[in-house]
Amino acid sequence: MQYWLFKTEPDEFSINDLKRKNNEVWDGIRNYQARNFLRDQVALDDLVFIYHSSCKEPGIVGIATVIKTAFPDPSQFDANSKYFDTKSTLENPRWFSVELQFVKQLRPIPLAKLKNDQQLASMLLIQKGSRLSIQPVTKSEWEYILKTYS
DNA sequence: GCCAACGTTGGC
DNA sequence: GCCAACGTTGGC
Repeated sequence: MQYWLFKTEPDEFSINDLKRKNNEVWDGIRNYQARNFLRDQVALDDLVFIYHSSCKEPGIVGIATVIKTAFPDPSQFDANSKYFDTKSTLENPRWFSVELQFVKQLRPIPLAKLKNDQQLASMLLIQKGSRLSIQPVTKSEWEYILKTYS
């Protein structure tokens, strides 16, 4: 069992959208490091913190689970999508998606609280300048955050 | 809206 | 392979 944190802008797709739809193809990831995690490491039944970024109160807002592992991100082939990529081909796709299923909503855990917590000082999310939109969370970080903040 | 910290592109 | 210029992320 592995743990992850996926960022999303709530104006684009929020935890409430995931709750309402139940399942969601996580598309539009256009960063190679994040792509590599999606393609190579995210596994069935892994658990994911859903994180709201670029919003009034950034933070962890819910939990999801992986119900489908890596497949080519459909949006890269869609000329009408803002994620369309002319350099991608069906034979050699550049970008990958996984599919998530809603598990639960959390009382929002603000980034400000996580940043102030010495126990989480080494968490990737807290590292200065870490813009990674798909990032691993350690088992101890996962358990500590849930125990302490939910 | 500002801007620091990245990431990507492309000329050389 | 270097690096300047440009684009993006994301907290504040």
